[in-house]
Amino acid sequence: MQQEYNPLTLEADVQSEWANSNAFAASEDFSREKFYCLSMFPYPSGKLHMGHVRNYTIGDVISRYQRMCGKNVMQPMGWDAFGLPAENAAIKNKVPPAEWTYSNIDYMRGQLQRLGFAYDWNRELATCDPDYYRWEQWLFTRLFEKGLVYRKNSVVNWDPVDQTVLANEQVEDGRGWRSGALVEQREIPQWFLKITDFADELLDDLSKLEGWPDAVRTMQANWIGRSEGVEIDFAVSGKDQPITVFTTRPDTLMGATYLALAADHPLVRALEANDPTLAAFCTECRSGSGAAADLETREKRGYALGLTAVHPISGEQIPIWVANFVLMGYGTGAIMSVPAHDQRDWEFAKAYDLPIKPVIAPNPSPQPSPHAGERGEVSAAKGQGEGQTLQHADIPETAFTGKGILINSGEFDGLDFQAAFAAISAKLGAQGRRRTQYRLRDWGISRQRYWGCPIPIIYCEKCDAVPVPEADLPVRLPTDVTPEGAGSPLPKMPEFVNVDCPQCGQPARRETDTFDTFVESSWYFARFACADNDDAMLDERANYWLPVDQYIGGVEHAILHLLYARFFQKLLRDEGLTQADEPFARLLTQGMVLKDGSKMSKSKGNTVDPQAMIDEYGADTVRLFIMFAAPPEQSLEWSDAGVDGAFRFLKRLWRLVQTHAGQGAAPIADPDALTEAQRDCRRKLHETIAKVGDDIGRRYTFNTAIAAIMELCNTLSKFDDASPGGRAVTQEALEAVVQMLAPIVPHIAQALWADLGREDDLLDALWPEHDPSALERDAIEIVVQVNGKVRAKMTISTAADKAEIEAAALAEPNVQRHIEGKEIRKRIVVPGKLVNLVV
RNA sequence: GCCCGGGUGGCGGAACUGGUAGACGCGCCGGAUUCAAAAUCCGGUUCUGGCAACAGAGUGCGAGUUCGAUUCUCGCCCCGGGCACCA
Repeated sequence: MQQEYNPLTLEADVQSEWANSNAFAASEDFSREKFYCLSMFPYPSGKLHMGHVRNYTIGDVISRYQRMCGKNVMQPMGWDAFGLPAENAAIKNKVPPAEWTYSNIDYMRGQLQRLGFAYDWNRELATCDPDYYRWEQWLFTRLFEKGLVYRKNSVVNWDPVDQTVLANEQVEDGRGWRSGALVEQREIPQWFLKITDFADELLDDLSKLEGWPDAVRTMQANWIGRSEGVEIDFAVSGKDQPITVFTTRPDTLMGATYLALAADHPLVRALEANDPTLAAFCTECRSGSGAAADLETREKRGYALGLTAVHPISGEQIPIWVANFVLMGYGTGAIMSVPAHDQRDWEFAKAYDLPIKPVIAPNPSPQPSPHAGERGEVSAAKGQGEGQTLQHADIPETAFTGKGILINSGEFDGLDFQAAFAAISAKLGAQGRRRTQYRLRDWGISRQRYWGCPIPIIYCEKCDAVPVPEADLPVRLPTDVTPEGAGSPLPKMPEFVNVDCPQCGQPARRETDTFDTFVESSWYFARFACADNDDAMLDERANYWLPVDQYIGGVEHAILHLLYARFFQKLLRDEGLTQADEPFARLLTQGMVLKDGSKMSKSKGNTVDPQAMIDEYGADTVRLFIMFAAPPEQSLEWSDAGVDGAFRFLKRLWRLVQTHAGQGAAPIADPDALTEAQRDCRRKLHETIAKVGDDIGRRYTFNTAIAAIMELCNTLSKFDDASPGGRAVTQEALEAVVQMLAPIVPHIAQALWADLGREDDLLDALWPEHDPSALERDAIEIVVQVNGKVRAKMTISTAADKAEIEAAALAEPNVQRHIEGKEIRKRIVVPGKLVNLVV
C-alpha cells in the first residue's frame, strides 16, 4: 500500500507534468470537432475570490469533459484590466494604475495555475495592453466611417465640489461618496454607438439561442422592449410647437385627462427661465443619481405648468404637468396620462386631484375562469403580463390596465383593442403616426476617466471631430501616471492633448475621454482565437473557433455585458472579420457564492479566502466541494465543514484504490461468469456511468454526478470481493470512477490512474460508456398506493404484465387492510413505478 | 417602481416527463478501535404518537386542476439578481 494522500506535493507534481508537456495548448485542427469553452475573464482586483473559483472550476470541468469526449478543446484566459478600482487604488496607495493592475495579474495568474485549470496560456491577453486595445480603437474608427458612431449631449452625475463625474456606484443617497456634495445631473457631449440599429436583430436572434437560459433571453427581450404604438401630437394652447407623446394604448386616448412632461423636456426648459418655482422643481428632479432605480422609487411628484393642450379628438383642453417619473431618455419625454387605465397615472391623478375617466370596460366574454361567475370577477385577457382581475368596470381602487371594449369614447364605443387602435389612429390623421418604439437606448461609451482605452478622436476647429488614422494607432494611454482624486489626469497632460489635426495639419486637441470598459469585454472572446496577430484584429482562426460553444459567468451579466457582446459580434460580422451571428452558442449563468446566507463581500466581512483553502486542502478538494455543494446556476452556501467532507471523500477514494492496487494486477472478467453479487455491483457501476454522463454532459448538474459517484464508491467499499471475478469488477469500476472524476479533481485522478496500472494519458482517455446489458435486471420494486397514500412496496418480476402487477398489489397484506370492505372505484397501474387503488 | 429568478429536514441540497418527498454530503446521536485523543470504520437520524408493526402531518402562505402536485394554474408573502457610469 502506498503512502497517504498528500495533495500538496501530488498536485505540484501533476501540474509540472502538464506544464512540461504543454498539455493545454490548443491549435486549429480542421479534422476534429472543436470546442471553445470560455469563462468570463476576471477584473484583476488583487486576488481571486470564491466567485472566480466557482466560475473557473465549472468551465474547467466542462472543458476537460469535452476533451475526454474527443473534442479539440480551447480554453483561454485573460484580464478585463481597465476600470475604476485601479484608479481608486492609485489614489489610496499612490501607485500608478498600470503597475497595480499588472502586479495583480501576476498574482492571480499564479492562483489560477495553482488551481490546475486547463488554460492555453499562450493566448492570454490583458485589455489594458495596447496590442489589444489598438484593435478596439481601429474598429471604432471603422464604425465612425460607417455612421454607427455619433456624438450628442447626455447627462452625467456631476460632483460640484470635486469637479468630477461620478459613476452611479459613487453616488450614495444623492451625494458624492468622497465629497459628500449633492450630486447634479449635468449634460456634456459624449460618444454613442448605434446599438438601436440592431434592436430588431438582437431581439429576433434571441430565438436562435436555444442553449441560453430562458430567464436571460426573457430579460434581454424585455430590455430591448420593442412595442408597437402611435406617436400623437397634442397642440399646446398659445404655442407653435405641439407636444408629441408615444403610447402603446391609443385605444385609451379618449381617457387622457392630462399630459406629463420630463423636467428636461424642451418646453419645460424654455419655461424654466421665467418661473423660479418651476426651476426649483426641475432642479430637484435633476438632483441625485441618474439611476432608474432611484428615480422610479421616488415619491411621485408633479408641477402644473399652467398650460393646456388640446385633445386631438375631443378638442377638450387638458392640463400639462411636469412629473418627476417621466424620463427624457425614453420615448419623447412626454406622456399622455390615462389615469383610469395606467396605475402610475392613476396614483398621480389621485395625488393631484386630476380627473379619472374610464374608457375601457373589461371584455364581457373572456375565457371564463372557473369561479369568475361566483364572485362577479372578470379575468382580463392576458397579454404580455398585463392581466389582472377587477371587481367592476369602474375605477374605485386601482387602474384597470387590461384590454377590453371602449366606453365613454363617442364614436369609438363598442370597439375592441384592435379595432380601436386602427380607428383612432386613422381619425388622428396627420396628428398621429404608427411607430415601433424600443426601450433600448443607444450605448453611451464615453467615460471621463483615466484608466481606460483612449477614444481615438481628434478635435479640430476647422474639421470638427476627426478619427485617428489607422497608421497612428494605437493612441497609447500614458501609463506613468498616478491619479490623485478629482478627475482624469489626461486633460492636464499637454503632451497627450496637443496634437495636429490629421486632416488639415492645424493644431488640434485630442479627446481625453476613454471607452466604457464594457467595450473591451464585448469582443475579447473573438480575440482569443488569434491573440498573437499584430496585423489584424481577427483572422481566419476566428472562424474556426467562433462561436464560443460554452460561455460561463455570473447572472449579474445577464443583460448588459451579454447584450453588448452580442452587438459587437454583429459589428465584427458586418465588418467581415468573422461569420457567426451570435458569439455564445450555449450559456451557463452561475449563481453567487454566499456565506451565512449573504453574498461574500469585504464590507460584510464574510469572505473566505480561496488561497487559504487551497493551502490547507489542495486544489482538488476545493474544486470538488464547490461543484458538489449546489448546482451551478443556484447560489452556493459556503461551508467549511462541507470542505472537510469533500476532503474525506478523496481520502476514502485514495485508500480504496490503494487497497485494490496493492493486491496486484486484476484479471479480466467474463461478464457472463459473474456471481449475482458481482453482477449487482457491475449494474450499479453502469447505472452510475449512464447517470454521470448525462449529468455532466447534458444537464450540467455536477452535484448529482458527484453524489452518484460517491454512492458507487460506498457500494465498492462494501463489495470487498477478492475473487478473480470480484477483483475484475472492482478494477473496471475504479477505472471508471477515476475517469468520471478526472474533470473535477484532475490531479488526484491522474495519480490514481497510474496506480491502477494505466499507462495512457488520462487527459485524453475516452469518457466511459455504459454497457446496456449490464443494466438488465430480473425484478423491480413497485409501490402500491391506496387513495394516493403509499401502503406497500413489493418486488416483482420485470416481465410481469399489468394484470399480474395488479394482482400482486391486491395480495399485499397492508393493502388488504386498507381496502377491506370498500369498493375499488379505480385502478391505476404505471408499469415499473406504482399501482394506485382508489376506494 | 419595473424586469428576471428562488423558497423542500438542524444545514447544503435530491426528486430530470405530474407517480415512493428527503438521494449524496454536513451536523448530531450511538457503537467499534485506542491507555487516551485525533484519524478511521459501523449503525441511526423529517416531525408527532408508538417497544414495534404501523398511523398521522409535511416541500413559504391561501385556493384550484388531478386517482395522484415539490412539479401545472391563479392570488399573496419573503429573499436574491438587474435597472444602462461597479465589473
